[in-house]
Amino acid sequence: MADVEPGSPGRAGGLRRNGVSITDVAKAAGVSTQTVSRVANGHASVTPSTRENVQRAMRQLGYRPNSAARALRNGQFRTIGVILFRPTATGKTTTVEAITAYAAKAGYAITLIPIDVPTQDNMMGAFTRMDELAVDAVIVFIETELLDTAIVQLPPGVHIVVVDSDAADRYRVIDSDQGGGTRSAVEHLLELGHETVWHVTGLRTSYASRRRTQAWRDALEAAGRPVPPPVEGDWSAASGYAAGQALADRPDCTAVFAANDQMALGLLRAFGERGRAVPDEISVVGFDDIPDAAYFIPPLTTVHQDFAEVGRRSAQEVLRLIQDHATPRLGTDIVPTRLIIRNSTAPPSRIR
Amino acid sequence: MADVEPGSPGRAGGLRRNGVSITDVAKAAGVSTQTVSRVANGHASVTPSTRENVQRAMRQLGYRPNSAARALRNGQFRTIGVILFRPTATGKTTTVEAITAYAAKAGYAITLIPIDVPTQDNMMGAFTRMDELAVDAVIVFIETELLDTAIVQLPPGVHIVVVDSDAADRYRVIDSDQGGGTRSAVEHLLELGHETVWHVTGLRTSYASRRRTQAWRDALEAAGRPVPPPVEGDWSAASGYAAGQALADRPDCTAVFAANDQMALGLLRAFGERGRAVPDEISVVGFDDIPDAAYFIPPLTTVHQDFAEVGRRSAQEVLRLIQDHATPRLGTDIVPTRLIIRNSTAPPSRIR
DNA sequence: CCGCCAGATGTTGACGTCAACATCGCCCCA
DNA sequence: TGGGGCGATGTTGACGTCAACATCTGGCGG
Repeated sequence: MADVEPGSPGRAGGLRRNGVSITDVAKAAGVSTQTVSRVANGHASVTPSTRENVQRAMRQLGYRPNSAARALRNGQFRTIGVILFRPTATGKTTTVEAITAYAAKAGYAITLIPIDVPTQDNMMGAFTRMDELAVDAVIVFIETELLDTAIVQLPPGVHIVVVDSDAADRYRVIDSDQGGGTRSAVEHLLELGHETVWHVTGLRTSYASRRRTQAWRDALEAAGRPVPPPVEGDWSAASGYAAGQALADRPDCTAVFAANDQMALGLLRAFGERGRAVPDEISVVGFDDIPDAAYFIPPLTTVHQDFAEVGRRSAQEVLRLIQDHATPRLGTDIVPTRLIIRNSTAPPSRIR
Repeated sequence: MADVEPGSPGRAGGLRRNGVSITDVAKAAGVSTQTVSRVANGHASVTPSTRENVQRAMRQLGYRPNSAARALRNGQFRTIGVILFRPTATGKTTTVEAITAYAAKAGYAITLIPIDVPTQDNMMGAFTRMDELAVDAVIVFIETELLDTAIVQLPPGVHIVVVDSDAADRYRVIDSDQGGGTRSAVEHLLELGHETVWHVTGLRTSYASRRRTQAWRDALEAAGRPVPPPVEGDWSAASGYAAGQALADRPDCTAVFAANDQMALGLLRAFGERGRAVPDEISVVGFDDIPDAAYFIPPLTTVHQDFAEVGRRSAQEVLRLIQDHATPRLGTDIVPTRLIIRNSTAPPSRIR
């Protein structure tokens, strides 16, 4: 059998990605490898003619620095790991994109580690893999309880920033203003004249969900209003639809705050089917402000989150940690949210 | 200031990610590095007691293999690069997640390279970075025209698989069955009794969009129906809404095929506002079958795409190329689509 | 004209891992 | 009881890069 393909130079098995190493360039240019290295890294003290010479050789041979060797030499990988759950909720994608874009500008790459089910085992696995992987820092989208035990797995040198969590006492956390956003939604409905506001929660295991539910309750209590039992959802439009079917039968329910826009969509359809007109008979507010929300029927009043800004700040923080070799500062960096008022909210009808 | 933290061993500057190397473990266990390597890699011919011994040392010291060194040694990075545009369209996220999950199972990581604007310059930049990065293969979500000139930048050893493109003559392409899906949508509407089907296109620069428009035209012509002028959209609900406002005024328009679900959402709202009842007066079909589509008002008839399957197959193909050291096979691997009939389509009303 | 200095270039070794080869010790059989 | 053989373990070197140090060259001042 043909052990060595003709024309495939280098080792058998074609292991080498690119046969051209610094040594080859050095040979071709008639200089030492060190000089080539200096040219490649833009160091001073190389004669223009030599530089020219080396660069020509590089171009001719198609030289690319080998990043593995570099990483080995420098102890840095110029890579940031991102751990997140699947299926990825609406905005996270945007956040991840922003992280990627920001990191790319600084010459860092992003490595994705998805976790299917947020069990501790899987978490540990993810961190272990992250660690085996070449990563200088990690950005985690994760639930706190799981974080705690898993985190010990991470080697000391790796920096961590957490998104969407309440682990601010131990890590640097970046998050949208869940509390403020929720409060503005509830207060908006109260100001319209609604007696109280019902609530469809997100997935119980989600921090963001719990945070929103908590803030909803707080806002109601602060206004001295009764707190109706929250209806449990799971972020999906289907669960919002189910919640809507339950809520539609209650004449005392005139305003609903859904923990995200998809569930609000489900509510809209359920109320529509039951003949409860939105917003005339019943008001609905969502959370997230997904692009489609403006085209729901009716256009959805919702809390806008700046997902991209969350990503940008996470990347920025992580880069700061890596580059300044800084100590992590704890606490939460809160990205503002704002209420976008569209047509799904109105004063309660007097008819009742 | 504290230049060196007490208790932070190793080099100044904290370069080492993790002070523990194979050598340290070897020393601690009183064996050679090679034995440690053998244990780490699960090789046979290590006495159980020795293995136990080494494993204990590993655990105690918190040893993690250094992937840079491994990559250098093996000439493989166990990483797959994914190049894609921002902002990411609906399903791509799902596809990328599937790729990541599949690759993870094989012990491969995913590195993301986003491109903001699909210019040739940016493309070249992405490939160059991809190349400097440690990547064994690349999966590209990209427009063909741009691909051609940029591709030369890639070093010979790196494998490529293309998603969502028509470059099947030069690369391995994985794609949803755009043509079949579109045809089934158009035929469904025709069978319901509509004279013809109008069309709202996606972004003109998108291959998927062009492919769908083409298939729509073909299906109409094959049935001997008149081909109305396509209305140009840009994938967004806003553009669908605008298109809907234009179409609502035409009494001869009784059926519309939108190139994606968001635009269909926009159509639904526009028609609703103009008092053109869907589906009684006018039928709407989308493409993608996003999770929300079932909760639109009315629930949307649409073409289901299996985004995850596309991802899985891409990853599978790329892994095959890497591991079997195989030659790329050209041609397109088509993932089936299927029409999901909900309530946004009905026979044309006789009233007219 | 000699020697010193500075700038350009070369040499060496180390980063961590692992394949290939070398060696060591023990068991088993003649 | 001695030798062959095999399994367990050790030693060496190389992957590509680059910092640190070594060396070499030429110019310039004394």
